[in-house]
Amino acid sequence: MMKNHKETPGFAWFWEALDLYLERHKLKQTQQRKIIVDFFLRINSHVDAEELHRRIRAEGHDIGLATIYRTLNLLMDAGIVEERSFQDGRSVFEVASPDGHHDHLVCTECGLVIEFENEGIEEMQRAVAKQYSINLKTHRLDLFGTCMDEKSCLERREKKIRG
Amino acid sequence: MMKNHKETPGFAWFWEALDLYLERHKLKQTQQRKIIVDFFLRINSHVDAEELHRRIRAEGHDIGLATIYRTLNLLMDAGIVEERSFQDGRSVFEVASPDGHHDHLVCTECGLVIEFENEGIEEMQRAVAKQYSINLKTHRLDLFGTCMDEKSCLERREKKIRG
DNA sequence: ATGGCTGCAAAGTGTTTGCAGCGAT
DNA sequence: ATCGCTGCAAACACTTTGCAGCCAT
Repeated sequence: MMKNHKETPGFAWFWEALDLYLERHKLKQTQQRKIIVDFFLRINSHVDAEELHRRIRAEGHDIGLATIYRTLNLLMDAGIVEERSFQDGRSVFEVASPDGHHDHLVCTECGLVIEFENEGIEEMQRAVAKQYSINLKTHRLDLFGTCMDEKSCLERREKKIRG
Repeated sequence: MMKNHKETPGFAWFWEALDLYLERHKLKQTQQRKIIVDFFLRINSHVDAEELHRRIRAEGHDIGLATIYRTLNLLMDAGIVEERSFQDGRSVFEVASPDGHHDHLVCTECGLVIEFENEGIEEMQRAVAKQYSINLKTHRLDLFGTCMDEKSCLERREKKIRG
C-alpha cells in the first residue's frame, strides 16, 4: 500500500489524498508514482519536471521523463499539486496549499521562491476588477527581485550550478 | 523613408523611435518591417505572432512567420514593444508604454485585455518585498475573470472564432 | 558591391501522445 | 486475465536559426 511510506513526514494528508483519488478513479498505485511523489515532496519547493527527473535518475531510478509529466498532471487533476510559470517556457510545480491562494516572490539571481499572502493586496485587486466590470476569478502575482542577503543568494546559485 | 507612413495616427513617436534604433544599429528599413509594424500598431492590442502573421497574409502580403518573430524581437530590443504570457505557451505583444508599468485584467472567455495602474497595490508590493528581504525589481500581476457585460463578451468571442 | 534581410526549412524547446509490452489488481 | 501504466520515440506547438539569394544602402 502506498500508505506505508516512510518518507516525507508531515505530508500524510498528501499521500492520503492521492490514495483516495487513485481509488475513486480506479487508477493504480505503482512503484514509479511512489518514487516520484516521494522525491517531489522531499524537494518540497518549486521544481520543474526535468529537474525532478534528473534527481530521481541521479539516485539510480530508471523512470522516463514522460512518466514524470504524467504523474505531475495526475497530481494536478487530484488537486494536490499546482503548476506555475515564472520564467518563460518552463513550468514549475508546487504542493497545493489546502488553505487557499498565495503569491510569489522570486529571486532572479538564485531562483529562491518565497510564498506570501497579503489580504490587503487581494482586496485592492477585487476593487480594481469591480471598477472595470470584470467578475474576478483568479489572479497571478509574482514579484521579482534579488536577495538582500547576498551571501546565501550566492551559495544557492553555486549549489544550482554544481547540480 | 519610414517616416512617411500614412497609417497608425498617434504613433509617430513609435516610428521615430524605430527609425532612431535602426539608424544607430546600422540596420535597414525594409518593406516587411514597415508592413509588420503598421499592422501591429493598427491592431493595437495584445496579439500573438501567429495572429499577426495571419492578418498580414489575409491582406495579401507574403511575409514569413520567422520575419514576424524577428521583427517583434527587434522591436523589443528597441524597447518599444513588450512581451507578455497570459495563457501558457503563447506570447502576446504590446506597445511598451513609455510612462511606466501597468498590469492586466484578462477575460478568460473572450480574451479581452484591460490595462490598469494602481499605485496602492504597487506600494503594498514594495512593503511585502521589504518584509521578505528582497530588492524588488519588477513584478507581474494578472487578474483573470469574466466580463460583466456578457453581450459584448459573446460578440468578441464570436468574432474571434470567425477569424 | 557590401552586408543586412528574407523565406524556407530545419533545428530547438518543453510537453504530450501512440504503442507494444509490463505489472498491479 | 484484465486493463491501467511504463519507456521509448515520435508528435506537438511555439520560437529560433542556418542558408542561399535578395534588396536597401
